[in-house]
Amino acid sequence: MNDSGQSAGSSARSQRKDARRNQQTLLDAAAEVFVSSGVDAPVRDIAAKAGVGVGTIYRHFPTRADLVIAVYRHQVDACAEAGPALLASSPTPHAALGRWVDLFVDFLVTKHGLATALQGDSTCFGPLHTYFLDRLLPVCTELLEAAAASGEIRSDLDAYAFMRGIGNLCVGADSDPRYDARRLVALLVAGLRQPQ
Amino acid sequence: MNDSGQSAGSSARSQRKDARRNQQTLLDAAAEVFVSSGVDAPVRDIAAKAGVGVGTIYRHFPTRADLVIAVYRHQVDACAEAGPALLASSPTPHAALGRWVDLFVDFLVTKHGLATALQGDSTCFGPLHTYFLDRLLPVCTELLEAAAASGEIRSDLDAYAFMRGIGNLCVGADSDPRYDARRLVALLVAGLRQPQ
DNA sequence: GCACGATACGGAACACGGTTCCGTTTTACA
DNA sequence: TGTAAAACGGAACCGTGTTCCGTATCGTGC
Repeated sequence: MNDSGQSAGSSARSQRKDARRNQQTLLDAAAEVFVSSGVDAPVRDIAAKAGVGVGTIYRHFPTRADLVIAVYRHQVDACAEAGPALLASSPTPHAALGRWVDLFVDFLVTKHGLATALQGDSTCFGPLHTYFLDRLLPVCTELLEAAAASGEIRSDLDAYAFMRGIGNLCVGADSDPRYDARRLVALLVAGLRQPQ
Repeated sequence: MNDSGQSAGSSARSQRKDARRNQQTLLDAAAEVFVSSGVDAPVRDIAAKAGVGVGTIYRHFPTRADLVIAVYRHQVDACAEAGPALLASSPTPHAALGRWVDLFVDFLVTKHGLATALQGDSTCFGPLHTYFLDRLLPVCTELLEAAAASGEIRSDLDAYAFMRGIGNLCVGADSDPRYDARRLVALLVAGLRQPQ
């Protein structure tokens, strides 16, 4: 359940040694390139960095999005797992929600272009969108419902819409010093508070 | 000041008749295609619809973004002009702000893909971003300042960040029935209210 | 009415992105 | 060591925005 990050294809066993090595090389190269050039760096650049042909990338990761998912899987998982933990350790559900949102926003803002990719026209990054949703939506729902149950926030907001809103607010947060996504998300969360 | 929508190049005078005719044809075709296929429709489709070559598009509109600007210029202007009017006719500055934001959001959500284009990686749609900002930022600033002066909202939010936030929230609002941008923007504006 | 220069046109060609395909190389097993 | 399966590399393909240049059209001076 925590295999070191292949997104598709058979698990570690049943792969040739060189294939496994290349997969890891690719993940490392992709991570580096994503940091230096952003998540939307050309596939060819990643292949070059890893010293392999583009074909090799596509054999391991059927699509760009799958590569991105594989690179960030651990962090997404960490974010998902932080939800229940925060709920247990925070004074109120609303506090837990706030902290969890901070975690998520920090994650998105830190990776250049990730937020943008996350809602890119379904054509290319659809799988990415889907993965984030699968993993994080249940957690977010739980947090929202807990905060709603405790009467701290209004209960009429879809977790899906909420998450998309947060993701959207993070778009372009890097590469624009005048735009502080964290602040706007905080405002959004503030707007969620029950009138009384 | 209200010339029917050429974005660049000399004004109506000093153009050849066929050039002027083609420009109008292009604006009409683009408007149609934007409605049916979204703002990110291929340039070639627009050229085909207008019955001209792509070269003709680029002679009239140096870049895709300029064409988009030309098509929506009137509506952006209308939105800009509505600001002061609303401020004058609304019971409070905050009410005016709310109505103006509604106007802006409706505009963005209505045009498929406009919001996405608006914050697309500066490479391609930079001019579009710039035009919207030039035109609307002053208006938005005025509204925010008025509402802040009347003590209805906090005064520490940059109008630029606010506008970008709204624009971002509108990304993908079409093409996803589960995502209601208007609602999230309303939440954001609610979060702007002064604690007391 | 006609010729000719300026203006505008069309669309092939280019740059650049993701993705596919297939001949070649490497691996693993007998 | 021989061989079949697995994996590799990168040229080729498709769909974008944009540029370029030979050709057609306009409009003006005669």
